[in-house]
Amino acid sequence: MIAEKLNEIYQLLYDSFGPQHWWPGKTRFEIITGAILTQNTNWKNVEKAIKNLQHADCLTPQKIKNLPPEKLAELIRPAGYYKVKAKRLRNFIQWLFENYDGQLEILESVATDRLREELLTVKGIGRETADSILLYALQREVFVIDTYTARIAIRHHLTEPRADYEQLRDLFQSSLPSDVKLFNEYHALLVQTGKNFCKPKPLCDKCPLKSLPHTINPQCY
DNA sequence: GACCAGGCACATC
DNA sequence: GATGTGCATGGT
Repeated sequence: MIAEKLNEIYQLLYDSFGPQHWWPGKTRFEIITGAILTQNTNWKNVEKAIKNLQHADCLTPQKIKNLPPEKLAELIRPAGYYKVKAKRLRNFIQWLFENYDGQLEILESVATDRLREELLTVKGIGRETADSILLYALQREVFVIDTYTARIAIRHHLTEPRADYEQLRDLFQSSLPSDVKLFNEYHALLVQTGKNFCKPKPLCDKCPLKSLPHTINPQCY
């Protein structure tokens, strides 16, 4: 069954890589900022941008709100797509102030499903970013699907090759115990695996999952 | 120089 | 609903 397969994969990855200590951000807002900045972007570049914000003492919703848009764009420049991302950050801040008085603490009292829907109304926050915020910043029991996760799930025949985001999320959420810590670690391990072995060109010879039966679905991208 | 990175919105068919 | 395109820096 899928649940057993998911368990087996988790054990292999955890034994191989150990705990990943995600998300590498100190505050809730830093994690949210990172989630937006890392869209299709190497995390190293995101770190530079976050460091810039820290050095400018701008890593709070209020401070970013007060920042001139061009100044914000300049600070996050190393993260790439810096003009769109500055806009996306400002969209999130605007939503936060309009609905929650700019206070992330208030989000704690909002039900997960409703919060997810609300986050998805913010221009620039799509499903993965919303779910990353929910899981890593707000400790909600939501499984994050990213490119690597989809690739690995398909390559290992956990789902049909054309499965969309919600199908993949449902696969993990309904087959695993609903546990924030587990969802956190599992997704981080899948990203780690993807970075090393599951590029568009697979590098399976050293992958911890190579021993699994039925690996490499030829229909995968 | 080519390719890739922890996506998303928008246009078009 | 599926598919294509712009957005951009920085590492390998």
